[in-house]
Formats: sequence, structure tokens, C-alpha cells
Amino acid sequence: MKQKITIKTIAKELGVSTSTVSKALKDSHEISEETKQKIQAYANLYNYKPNNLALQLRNQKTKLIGVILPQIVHHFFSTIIKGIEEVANEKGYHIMVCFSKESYKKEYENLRVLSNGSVDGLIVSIANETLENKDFSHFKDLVSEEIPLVLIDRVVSEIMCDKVVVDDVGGGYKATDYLLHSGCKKIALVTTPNHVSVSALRRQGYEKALIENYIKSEKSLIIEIDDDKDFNAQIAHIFDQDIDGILAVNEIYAAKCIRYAKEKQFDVPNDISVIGFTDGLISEYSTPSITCVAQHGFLMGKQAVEMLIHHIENDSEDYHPRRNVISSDLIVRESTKSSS
Amino acid sequence: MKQKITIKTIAKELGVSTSTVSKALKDSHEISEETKQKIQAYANLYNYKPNNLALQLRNQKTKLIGVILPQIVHHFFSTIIKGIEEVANEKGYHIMVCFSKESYKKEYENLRVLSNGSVDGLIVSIANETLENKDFSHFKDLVSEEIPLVLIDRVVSEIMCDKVVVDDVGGGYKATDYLLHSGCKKIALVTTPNHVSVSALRRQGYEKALIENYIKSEKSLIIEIDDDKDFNAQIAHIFDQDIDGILAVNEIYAAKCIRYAKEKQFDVPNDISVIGFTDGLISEYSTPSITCVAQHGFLMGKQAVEMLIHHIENDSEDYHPRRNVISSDLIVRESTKSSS
DNA sequence: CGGAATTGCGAAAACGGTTTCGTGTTGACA
DNA sequence: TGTCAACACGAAACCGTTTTCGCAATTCCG
Repeated sequence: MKQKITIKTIAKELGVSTSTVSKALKDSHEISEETKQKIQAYANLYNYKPNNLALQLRNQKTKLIGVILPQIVHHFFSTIIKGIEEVANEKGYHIMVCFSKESYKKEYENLRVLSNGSVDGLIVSIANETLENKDFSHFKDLVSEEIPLVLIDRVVSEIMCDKVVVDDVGGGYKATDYLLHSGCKKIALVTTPNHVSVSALRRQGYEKALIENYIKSEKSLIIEIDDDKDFNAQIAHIFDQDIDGILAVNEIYAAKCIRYAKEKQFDVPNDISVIGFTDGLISEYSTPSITCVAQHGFLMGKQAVEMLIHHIENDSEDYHPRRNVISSDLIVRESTKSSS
Repeated sequence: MKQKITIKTIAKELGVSTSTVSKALKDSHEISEETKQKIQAYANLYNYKPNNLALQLRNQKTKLIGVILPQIVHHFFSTIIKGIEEVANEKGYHIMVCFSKESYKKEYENLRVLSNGSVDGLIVSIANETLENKDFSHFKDLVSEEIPLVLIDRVVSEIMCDKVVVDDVGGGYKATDYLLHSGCKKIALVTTPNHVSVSALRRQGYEKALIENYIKSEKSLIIEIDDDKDFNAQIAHIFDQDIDGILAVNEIYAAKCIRYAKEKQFDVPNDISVIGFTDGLISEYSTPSITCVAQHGFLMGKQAVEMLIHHIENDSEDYHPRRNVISSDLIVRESTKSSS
């Protein structure tokens, strides 16, 4: 890279001190009009830009927010990023984005390098592997160093920090309740292994809705998908049980269920209704389009970064962790019968 | 944030100089074993981490790569980010991600703040508005400041820098050729206005394939979609012209065309075959799944960051802009008849 | 035993800014 | 003419780290 022009260069060239240059560039009243003109003209001519690193070091703030997410090629997470970036930008911040790829090690590593003063605060959604291991010491270290931290979507209660979560129980409840009211009698749940906290919560909502409607939840109707195995083979047996509704914990599972149902000559929604989570492109564009629980990632990102920046900029006031819950809505489309 | 422990703190506390501490922490031979032990133990105890900002200022490098993309909630772009992040991480870099939202002003602004020494180099895909305006001075400034820059996907020739592009002409050609060989006689093109460079290239490929097969390209079969208007209204008239094939420049247009075709009682692929661009989730999960031209965003991101880091780390050698072309492949699925 | 080599450490400059606190030169006023 | 304020600017500290160089004290060698 070309040698950048600095305040020193200008000072030397114009025969003044660096302090004069600095003040002149900020239009300080301490400097005579004449000198200011000269310095500003020179700075403009050579396209002087103050070095950000120097400013950051001096001000002890980077105006940077670290974001660590488990994945990127994922509608929900990319929507979150969009929300974060938008509000951050409005408030003069930029974001550094890293991905843990659901791995504890990568998450740990990312946390380590970002907490070296590179960022003013962090927004994190915890990796699945970490949730399984239940080892959160790297987060607790962060908290004890008093680095502002906001946890989103996948959170754990033992980390004392601000949090923004989706009302997953409510989402599972609403979806199941809607299926029941549209006439479904026997609803299967297609989910992930239970250590994924959001899935567990959605399942709670599912079970709650069943109970409230005096239906016994049956183990045989709940499938915990192992992504390493063949999907169809895993769901096949629920189709032998006269089901008329499926709740899937994400839109991919929903889409795959619909596809399988069609193959087996079931009509969606008339024979079987399907609801998914994540209001992404798949739900919108597949045929039939999929009724689903929208999680409002955009809003989540916005709220998270607002909490974070508040924390960063009001360092002095005594701090009490807050917890925002974003309610999830049902977007009704074609994969369900209309609720009577 | 809590007062961080610095080298100075350690030095004062242990009654040595900062240089000694610095060297001890790097296990320098200049320092006696005894002193090293003492200092390292202390540093460990208080969880000392060197301040990144100070290091960056001293080393005049940030190990940070700026990424400016037009959008984020978009399969192709998020895949690019994934590719960039993966390789960057391997090589010890992190990424700062910004979005221009297709706006010239945001792009300009992002470029300005990132070129203040915050990053070692930039990877950019140009905003649509900028492509329309044809004002690239902000990029040229960057180049004249010799800030390493790699342009991806949406590029313009007048900016002298490294580039990675998809073989869009080839993609359009392959897709059209495939349709022709599968028996289609009359193929419509559903595209965007022509200033979007990638669409223009795909159109070239489409026209080239037609010409080579002695078919005259007809204006009435080419629709430039205005996203502000109703989609179906815009494509309706091509369905009155006995078409048996559609090439759409992205997967959303493809999905919408298929949906419309179904509504109008056309069978896809038997009455009308459809091919889209972008191998995203929509193509994969809609029914019928959509044959499409994969653009390999992951590969593009990887190559871009490799070029960039090469440029950053081999500053001395004389620099000749390079241009990588990533060939696009046809992923055959259910929305087309098999090629005979 | 005297000079040289080695060892162990510290002072200071450097990275590029900002900011506080002088300080010398004016000019006005008594 | 002496005093004082205002003006215009500079010196220096500071942010946290690395690194070069210098300097004592010790050890080594002849």
C-alpha cells in the first residue's frame, strides 16, 4: 500500500506543529483563519484521512460490534445480520462478522480474538456443539471482563447478560393450536435432537397445545431428525399412523415432509396440513406455499444491537441484564386448511 | 468496560520495565528464566491479553478484510460471505461486512470509512445504483491510494483491480442450449433491466445459443421485470405465445414463473420447461425442483479472498490486475425434460 | 588480573492521532 | 511605559505495544 499522508507529513511540509494541524482540521478557534485555510487546503489536496487505528487507540473505542453466528447461509441468521447492521450503521458503528459453524472450538477462538479490544461489544448466538457440551466458561470470562455482550436466539440462563429471544414456546403453541382448530386430530412433530434449545422450546409449545386440547402427546409421533441420515427413512413411519398434521421445527423439514407426502399420494393440506418455522424463501415460493411461524430475525437483530449500544455507551450506570422476548407470528399460507 | 490489564500494569506491579515484560511474554532469550517465569505467571493469573489496537497501529496492519455487498438476505451473497470468511480465517484474517443495499450513497460511505486504515484490503460487489450511474470515482480513488481491492460478480472494466466473475454468458448459453436440446422450440427470457451487468451477460449467452441453433431471438419473448410492479401481469403475455421454455435470470423469477404456469394449467416440465439462475434453497426445495445454473458463490468468495491476501502480503512485487472466471454449471432437476 | 564477551535489563523511539497546558507576541488601556 | 488579556501556536503527554540500542554487571579467557 502507498505511504499514507499523516498529520506529521502535513506539519513538516507546512512548517507547523502537529497540534496545529490537528486543531486546524477540526476548525478550532485557537488557530488563525489564514493558517486553517492553508492546512485544510493542503489536507484536501492530498486527500488526507485520519488514521482510524490511531483514533481508536486514543479513544479506547473502536465503534465496532462483533457478531458471532453459527451459520450464514441461512435465512433467519442472515436476516438477523441485516437488522444488526442497519441499526449499527445508524448509530455510527460497524460490524465484524464471524461464524462458529456450530463448533465450540471456532466459537471459543472467535470470542478470544474479538475480546482483545478489537470490538466494543459482542452479539452472539451460541453454537450447537457448545449447547451440547454445556461449557460456557468462555462466555463467563467475557462477562467478568465486563465486555458488553448480548446473546440472541440460542441463549442459556447461566450467562448473565442481555438477551433477545424468540417466543419459541408460544410459536410452537400457536402453530399446534392452529392445526387443531383447522380440524387436525393427530399431529406429528418433526424436530431436532433436544439439546437444541429452540427446538426443545417449540416442542414444549406443541405439547402444551395438545394438553390444553385434551390430546395425549405420543412419543411415536415425535421424530428427532439426525441430519446425517436419510430424511425420508426417518419420517416414513409417522405416515403410517394416520396423521393429518405435521409441525416441523424449520422450513427445510417442512418442505421435505411436503415432498414426501406428495410422493406418497397425500394431498397437502387436505389430507395432511404442514406448518414450519422460519419464514424464509422456501416457505414463500414452494408449492403449496408453507404456513409457518415467523421469527422476525430482523427485529431481533435490531433489538439486540440497540441493547448492546445502550450498554456500551452507558457504561457508568449500574447494569442489570435485560431479556427481550420477540413474539412469533403465524403466517398462514397454502399448506394448511383454513381455521374454522 | 473494566479497566484492562496492560503491559504497563504488569511492569509497575513487578518493578520491571515494559520492554522486559514485552520480551518475557514472547519468551525472549534476552530475559532470564526467573524473570520470565514471574512475568508469565502474573500475566496468566490476571488473564493478560495484548491490546489489538496497539498492535495494529504498530504493525500497520489490521488483519481485517472489508467486504461490501449489495445485500445479505440472498443465497448467492451469503454463500460468498461464507467462502470469504472461511479462507480469511485460515489465513489469520477477519472480515468486516457492510451492505450497500444497492445504493450508491451507502456504498460510497462504506468505502470511505473502511479505507481509513481500518482494513488491509477490500472485497466489493458493486451496487446496482452505482452501475446505473456509472460513477466509479470512489473506486478509482481507492485504486490510486493503492488499497488492495478485489471486485466480485458485478464488476466494471474501467476499475483497474483484481476481479472474480461468474461466466454468466456461458451460463446463459448452457441453460438455453440445454433447453433447446431437450426439445424446446420457443424459449422466453425473464430478466431484469439491462443495466444489471450480470443479467445483460446472461442474455448474451441466451441469444448466442439461439443464434447457433438458427433461431431468431424475439423481443416479445424477453421480459425485463420491474420489481415494483406485479410480476404475473408482466409475464402474462409470454404465455400466450406458445412458449415451451423459460430461462429466468434468478431463482425467484423461476419460481414465480412456475407458479404462474401451474395456475394456468401448464405442466412443468412437459408443457413448459424452466431454468433459473442461483442454486439456492428455492430451486432445491420447490416442487418441481428447479433446474438451474449454479454460480458457485462459495468458490467465488474463496478465490477473491485468496487474490486479495496475495496482493496484501506481496506488496512489493509489481502488480498486474488479474481476472478469474468461475465457470457456471447446470444443475439438472425436475423443471426440465431430460436432454436427448 | 585486565580486557573482552556475554547476560539481563531499561530507555527511548515509533505507530498517528488528540488534548492540556504552557508561552511568546500582539494590542489596548491606564 | 508598564500591565494584562487575547491570540496563535508549540511542547509534551497519552493510548499500548514492539524493538533497537545502550549500559551495567558478570563471566570468560589469555
